[in-house]
Amino acid sequence: MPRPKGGMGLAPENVYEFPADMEEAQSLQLQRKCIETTSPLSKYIEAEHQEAGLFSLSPLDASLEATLDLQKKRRKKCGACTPCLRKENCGTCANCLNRKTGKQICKLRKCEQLKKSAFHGNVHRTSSREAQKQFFFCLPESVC
DNA sequence: CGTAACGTACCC
DNA sequence: GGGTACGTTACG
Ligand SMILES: [Zn+2]
Ligand SMILES: [Zn+2]
Repeated sequence: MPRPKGGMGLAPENVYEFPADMEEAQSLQLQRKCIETTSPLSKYIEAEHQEAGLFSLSPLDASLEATLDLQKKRRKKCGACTPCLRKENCGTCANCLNRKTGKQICKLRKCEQLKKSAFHGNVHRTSSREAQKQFFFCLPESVC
């Protein structure tokens, strides 16, 4: 079993022992150096979001904090999955056709790790926008 | 500086 | 929920 990590029902694709392309290897070794990169804009936006009314309010914030910590940094392609090993774009998928506006990698090249999620299933951050809306609309009950 | 791509918001 | 658009980030 060349695959220590595995998986909850992962696609049994033809994942042979990849000799780790030089590009991938070098990229991995290089990225090892840089760790915490300064994010001026990120910091600014973070403050804005907090001002919007996203302060700690419940024990849920604990998990949320952890999620945010990892979700903050932009992840990179693992470079080991089949899509990552793809060399050229298909040129026929929606992402390829809308790359001008969509700015997304070819669907056939999208890394499996990035496809899934930042983590193994955390709080539904999908309602981040709705949560804020509800937060403001659900206040009167307690205040008034 | 230019490009590729990730993350998220927005549309249905 | 899925697809698309945009802003932003990472790298050559
Ligand atoms: Zn494609
Ligand atoms: Zn990958």
